[in-house]
Amino acid sequence: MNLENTQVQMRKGVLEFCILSIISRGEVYASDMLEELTNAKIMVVEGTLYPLLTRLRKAGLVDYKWVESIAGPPRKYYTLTHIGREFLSGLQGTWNELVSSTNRIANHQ
Amino acid sequence: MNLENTQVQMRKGVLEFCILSIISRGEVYASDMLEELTNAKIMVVEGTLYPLLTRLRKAGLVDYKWVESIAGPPRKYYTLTHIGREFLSGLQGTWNELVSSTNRIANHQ
DNA sequence: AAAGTTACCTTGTAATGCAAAGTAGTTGGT
DNA sequence: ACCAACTACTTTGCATTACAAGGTAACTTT
Repeated sequence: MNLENTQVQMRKGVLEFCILSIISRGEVYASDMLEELTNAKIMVVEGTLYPLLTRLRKAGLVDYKWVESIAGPPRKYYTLTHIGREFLSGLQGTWNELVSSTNRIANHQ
Repeated sequence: MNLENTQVQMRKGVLEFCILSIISRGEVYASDMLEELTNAKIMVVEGTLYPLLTRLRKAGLVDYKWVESIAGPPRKYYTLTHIGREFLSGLQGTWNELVSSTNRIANHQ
């Protein structure tokens, strides 16, 4: 049990929230998301992201369309569905509560 | 994939941090922790807490001693070890960074 | 046409949260 | 003295899922 493993653990729970947030701002494909998450120091790898996107699609929270690229293979561009938008709104609340609860415990004297 | 499951997911990552924080404030036993976490709206059940405490002990982050109860069976009272204290301090940093990274993504316009 | 790049997908493993059932010490009513 | 209720800790089995590693395919460059 080292610090790095626990850091990974902590990030797990909010990944879904971050990805839905990114998709909510406009059409993106997987590499866009990877870049933004990496910039925000929330590490994710392909092996995590692709299965998660598949789960989100199966749950009806996101949808995608194939788009030809100017250079390279075609890309899957994702968008939020109506359900996805409602779900994200609920997650925002959950996140805010979690932060407040955790800080209450961590800073309690 | 419902909201409740995702809420559970989110909490997972910070559980270790919360539990170490609680133990850092003084000797407590499992039911004390369950009560405090429940009050803070971070739901945990026995089946999660006990194995986690065992992992923390095996990792040398916490220690415990048996204490006879005035009423009921004896209790395991936990304390942080030196290593546990250092680990908690690192986790505090990880948590702060995660909150800031996530909010940056979630509130980015 | 061969090598490189970009993009998406899959498989196998390990970790772990949780429900549910189990063990054991203590108390209180009859 | 017994037995039900309570408290506390433990264990088992299942489902989920992050990740490393390897794979497929389209397109570009040399």
